[in-house]
Amino acid sequence: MPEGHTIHRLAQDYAARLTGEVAVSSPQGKFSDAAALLDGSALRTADAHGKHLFLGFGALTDPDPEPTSWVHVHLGLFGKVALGDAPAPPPTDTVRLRLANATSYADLRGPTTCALITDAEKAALHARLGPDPLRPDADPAAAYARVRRSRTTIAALLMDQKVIAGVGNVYRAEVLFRHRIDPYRAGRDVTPGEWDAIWADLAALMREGVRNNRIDTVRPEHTPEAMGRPPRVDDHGGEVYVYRRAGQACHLCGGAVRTAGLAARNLFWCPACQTH
DNA sequence: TCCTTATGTACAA
DNA sequence: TGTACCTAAGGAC
Repeated sequence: MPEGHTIHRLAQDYAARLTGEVAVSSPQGKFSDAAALLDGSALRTADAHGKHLFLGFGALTDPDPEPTSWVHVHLGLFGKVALGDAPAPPPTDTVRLRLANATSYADLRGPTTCALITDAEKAALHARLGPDPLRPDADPAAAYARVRRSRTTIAALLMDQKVIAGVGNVYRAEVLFRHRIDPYRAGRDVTPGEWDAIWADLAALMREGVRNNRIDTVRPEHTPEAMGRPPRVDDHGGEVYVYRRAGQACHLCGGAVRTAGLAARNLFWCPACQTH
């Protein structure tokens, strides 16, 4: 379930459960060489920027808490991490990376990236990414500077990790609905006020996503209970307005939610509500 | 048991 | 724009 909130939550969970000496292995074998290097060293920190996760390692005996190398993880579309209490179950042959200590384990499966990198390589990745609403150092004006001079649709810009890091297909669809914005509007036609509202909303929604480990976007006054409709759970585990609800009735106007391909992904929106 | 789909990205043409 | 990559769940048979 990888949008930015998932990755920030993982960074918190890795740090809370696995800081200090760890056993590192790659049951699947694709990360064996690096795992052997890291085995028995210390996890120092876990950092997230957008959908990228960085696990910082140092020598167990090194008094300097700064990591000397990083494992760069990107879950891609299919990647997942299973975290749990020790003892770890027998590893299956799809586990790319297992970290384990006396109390916890974390199994990484199906990532698009799992690589050992240096500080310099990590810095280059940060430089390539746009501001992340979940990071305290994020500058929304830097994102807007790109949005305002682009003829590309706002729907595509929100998915561009160079523009804003961490937003994926769910948050993109939902934030545009919440602000009644036509997804096909050009970035250059988004006003500063609209961008400020979008950014603030994303920051709040994604923070809640980190806390609950799922995406919920429906305002309290629009929940099925509040609207006098039967309760409902979306099959991705959260409560949303339009994501993956093509053909179903819009919670607000009752009209049909639409879907269309946009940059190789499925866009969802309500044409009746999203007219701005 | 097979087919489709998925909250993503990179690279080729 | 299309394709490759990685995994797992759900639905159609």
